[in-house]
Order: sequence, then C-alpha cells, then structure tokens
Amino acid sequence: MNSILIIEDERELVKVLTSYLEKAGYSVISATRGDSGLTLWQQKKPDLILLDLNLPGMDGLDLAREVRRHSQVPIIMVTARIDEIDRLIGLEIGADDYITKPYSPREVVARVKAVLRRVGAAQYTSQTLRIADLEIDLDAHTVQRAGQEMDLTPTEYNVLVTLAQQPGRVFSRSQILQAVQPDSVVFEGFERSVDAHIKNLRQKIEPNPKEPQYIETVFGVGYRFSKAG
Amino acid sequence: MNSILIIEDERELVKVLTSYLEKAGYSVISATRGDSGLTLWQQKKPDLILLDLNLPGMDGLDLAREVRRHSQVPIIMVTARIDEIDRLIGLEIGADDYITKPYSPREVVARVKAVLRRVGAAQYTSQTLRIADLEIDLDAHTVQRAGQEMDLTPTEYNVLVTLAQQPGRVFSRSQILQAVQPDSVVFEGFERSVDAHIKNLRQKIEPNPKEPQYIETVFGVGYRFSKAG
DNA sequence: TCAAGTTTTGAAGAAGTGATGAAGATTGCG
DNA sequence: CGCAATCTTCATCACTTCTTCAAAACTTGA
Repeated sequence: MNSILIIEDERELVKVLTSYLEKAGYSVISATRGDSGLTLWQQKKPDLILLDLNLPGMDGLDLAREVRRHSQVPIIMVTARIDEIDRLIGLEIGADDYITKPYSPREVVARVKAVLRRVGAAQYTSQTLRIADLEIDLDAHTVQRAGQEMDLTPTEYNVLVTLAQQPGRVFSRSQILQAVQPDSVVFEGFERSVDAHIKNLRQKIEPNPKEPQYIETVFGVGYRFSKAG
Repeated sequence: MNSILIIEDERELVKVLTSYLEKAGYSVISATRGDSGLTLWQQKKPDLILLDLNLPGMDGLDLAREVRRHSQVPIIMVTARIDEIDRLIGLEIGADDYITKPYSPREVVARVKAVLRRVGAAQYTSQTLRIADLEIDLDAHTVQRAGQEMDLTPTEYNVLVTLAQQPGRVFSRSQILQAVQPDSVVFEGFERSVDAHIKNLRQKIEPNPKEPQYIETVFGVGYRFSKAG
C-alpha cells in the first residue's frame, strides 16, 4: 500500500484529507510544520508528499528543494494563490502536480492517484495489486500465487479484491456483500452466504485452508486480509 | 524527426504547445476540430497524437476509437476533469498517457518525450499487430494465421482488433459494443449480440472453436484475448 | 468448564450465465 | 427493387456459480 505524507498547517484540513486518503486505501502520516515535515520524510520515506507552500517552521519551497536533493519522490504542491502556479512551474523543483486552495478532498485523492499511477507503472493499462505473495491483475481479472494462476468465480474475485485493497481493515459481512453486489438490498439472512464464499476462496488461495494466512476471521465482526502478509 | 498532431480547440493553447514542442525538436501539425483532426491524421500519419477529449466536430473518444481501428499510433489524452481519468483508463481505447488541464507546456513536452521513448522504435509504423500466431494488418484490414487469410466481417474484425490490441485485458460486452459502434446507445438487450460475434469469430479464427485459445471467456465479466498466446 | 453464540463445512437445489443454431431484421449494392 | 451479406434476436441447452441448510467445530465470557 502507498503511504502519503501531508505537510499542512491547517489541522482541520489535515483531518479531512487523511480520512479521504485512508478510505482510498493509502496510509497517511502528517506534519503541521515544515521542519518537522522534513524530519518525518527522512524517517518514513513516504511514496508521495502533499506539500502546502505556506508553512511555519520552514518555507515549503525550501523544503521541496531539500527533498529533491535526495529523492525523486513525487510531490504535489498546494498553494492558496492560483497566480502563483505559473511561477512555480518555472522553478527547477520538479513538482509532479499543483493544486490551488480551496480544493475538494475528492480532487486531491484523484490527483494523488493520478500522480502515483504516472510515476509508478510506466504503463497505464496494467493495474496490479501485489499483496503478500499474491498478484491480482485488475485489468485481466486474474489472481496468481508464485506465478500459478488461480481460477476464481466472479464473486470470489470481488471479495478478494475488496479485502486485499485495504489489508488489515476488517469488513463486516454486509459490507462485503455490498461491495460484491452493489445494486441489491442486503437482508440479514443473506449475510451467511459470505461465509460460503470465504470458504471457497480460502480453499482456492490458501496453501492450508485450515489455517488461513491471507484471509483472517475476526470473531463477531467479519473478515480482513492479513496485514503482515 | 518525430511529428506530432495536436487536436485541441483552444487556439491560444495550440500556439503555445506548438512553440514548446518545436523547440524540443518535433514537427507539429494541428487541428481545432475533431473531424478535421481525423482527416489530418489520415493524410499525415504523425508519430503521436495529443488529443483533447472535448472537441467540436467529433467527440474525442470516438476519434480515438476510429484511429485505433487503423493504427497503434501513441495517443495522449487531455481532459479538463481530473476525476474523469479513472473512467478513461477503464475504457477500451488504449491511450498511452493522460493529462489534465490546466497543464504546463513543459509537462506536456516531458510526457510526449516519455511516451515516444516508451514506444521507442517500436513497430507502430508497420501497423501490423502480431499476436500469438495471428497477423493483423491494420492498413489492409486483413487477418492471417500461418499465412492463411481469414475472411472476417467488419464487426468481427473490429471486435478482434479491440481485444488483440490489449491482450490479457478483460472487456465487458458493453465495452466491446462501444468499440464496435461508437455512435449508438447501448441497451442491455443488445449486449447479447456480442456473444454471436464472438461465436462467429471463434468459428473462423480458432483452430478448435470448442476450446478457444485466442479469445477467452471470463465468466460474469466479458472476454479477453489470451495473453499467453 | 459450561452455555450461548458464532463460524466452518459439505451438499444440494436454485439461479444465473454462456454457447449455439436458426430465424428474422437490416444494410449495402448492383 | 431484389439479392446477398451481415447483424440482431430468440429459444434452448449446457454449464457455472450462488444461496441455503443443517450439523459440527470453534470462540467467548461467566
């Protein structure tokens, strides 16, 4: 999973952004000062930096320059002044994208996705989820373990993708049902069918289905994909 | 020297981009309407297309589909809406990159370079798609297996090209329908006709239509061209 | 340890999906 | 207009997948 460092002094904004980004499957760390942001970056080496330019403790541009001296990590710059963007673009700091305030959290998520996709895989067409020793190709709808392809049914595949997209997070049966078949209303009784799918899924992907290492049961709550992997 | 076709209706933008791209050593031609852009492409056969999706004269997506029926020329798509990119990527048209407005000319130049480097000296100029032991000549609209030419109907040909251009990737029936006839609205019932085309196509190109080795069925999802080949 | 509640499991019927051949509708062309 | 090629629709069959159920195994908290 990708991690994102937010450097932004408005705490309320940080909270909102964190929530949105986490929902999108990213892990988020944050700093409200420039200097502490730099330290955090050195320690955690996140996959992307979301950087407000107007910061206490250290100027955002200086921070970006410092980071660039050591790393090509993608940086998305945030500024309150739209007319500043043209100037920024002229600078030699290779920022990967720019956002002006005010912005919608959705837009930020979209930009983050876009930038990570851009720098990540050179090819835009192949989106694959690598988790533990599983490889899920979202375009091809295939799942492989150690090069071996596993033949899953549509529902099994959807359940797996749902869980694997946010490893460590617990999903209730009704959440899983909803993810698997969004249009239908979920009744109480139906939830038990998730059990059956999980069983079949484990049968297929777990080396030892009796002791699942990918899909864990959280008693009384639901299921989750193992974070440790 | 590489030539680039810009299809974009904002004349000011075209001017700026042209200037930047020419400075970078490319020769540039441009159109401000979709239909004239298509004509220009047919006449000049540029090495890359920079395509705004929101165009007068012809929808950008339809243009891209039409081009893809004849050529694998790299296409960079431009859209004003960041949140549209996710949708675009899911589309059956294989674009090589995506850019959102507003963008900096520098960024565009960088992307153009990157895409051309990626496709490199690839044979998109030959306009022949070689996959498994099929040979699809995009200029001549012919398909051969082991030197044997197969006689396909227009729709069968289009379905095959759509699938074969991105082997391994699954296409839903409605995506295939759209690729085959861009202008028509897609109703639920119509999707079944894709089955018929696939059947006929398999009858013609598969050595053993009962056990397809080129066109695979992905239960509950759609069809894909076998990646293994 | 026990009781209550929860999950796992295998099996079987119900529901859904794809393949196919043929017939009907449409299109393009002479 | 009439013909031929092509595309769409339809009914049917074959097959895959989903849901349900009941029994057994397990987990939890008192």
